Amino acid sequence: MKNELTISEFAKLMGVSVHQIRYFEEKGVLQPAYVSDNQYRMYGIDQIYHLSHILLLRKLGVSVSAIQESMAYTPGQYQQLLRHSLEGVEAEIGRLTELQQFIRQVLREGQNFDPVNKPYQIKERKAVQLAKWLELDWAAALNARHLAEHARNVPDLFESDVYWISDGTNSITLYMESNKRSDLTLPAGTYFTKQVLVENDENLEQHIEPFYTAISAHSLDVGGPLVLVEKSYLSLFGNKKLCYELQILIKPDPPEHTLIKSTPLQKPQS
DNA sequence: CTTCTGACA
DNA sequence: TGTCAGGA
Repeated sequence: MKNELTISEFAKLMGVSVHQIRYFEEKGVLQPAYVSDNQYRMYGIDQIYHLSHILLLRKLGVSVSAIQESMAYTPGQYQQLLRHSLEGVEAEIGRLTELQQFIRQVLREGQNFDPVNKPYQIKERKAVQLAKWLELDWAAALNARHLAEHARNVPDLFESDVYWISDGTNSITLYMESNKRSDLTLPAGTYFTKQVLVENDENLEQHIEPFYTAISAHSLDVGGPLVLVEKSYLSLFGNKKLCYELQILIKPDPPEHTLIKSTPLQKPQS
């Protein structure tokens, strides 16, 4: 029995696939100790150390081609290599942290979103800065063409709230939250809100009348524009419908504020 | 039965 | 990166 291993023995020992070992060879980072007369690659102790080295660098996020070049590196260049890999790891952590926050937000809002049992809620909201996104005719639904013409990145777009605000005319403007540009600021304050699920944009209008009916039923003194917030990411919670929140500012010091909070609010018609 | 090369998704 | 063919 030889002191060298066949490729499958070597792969099993090192915990990698046979394919990967051949791949490293093709990329010029790992040669077999020798090739036997039946064309089998054979691997010895040197290769074990060497592959460990390669695998370590891969863990640090160093690409195979960079490993190839690193074979001739000075200690200083290795430091540079590690600094670069550190940057990559930190960027990855940042990306994952954002993802974590997004998931938490969806979970939080998803638990709060219950249009069947508690469609109407009174919420304290902070001021929010909105950047104008596009303008639509009230009659025209949002279609793929609009998105193609105005969206830089649609997937990102629907991971955040989209604000539909009518300026009183027959057009409606879509805004996104922004900390850079501010075309419109929704003031902080107490908002009367209604959560709805709709099949499409057209069905949204059906919910607007009942919303105002509820407002007058509770003698709320509201002001400012009606704001429709589209939370398409909440569709993650099973339904194929669109999630919207209608909201309108309640003017400061509303009459019987406490009474409203403790009174069961109107259910939506089914 | 194992491996090799090459190709492909 | 896994998988498959076809040959040794």
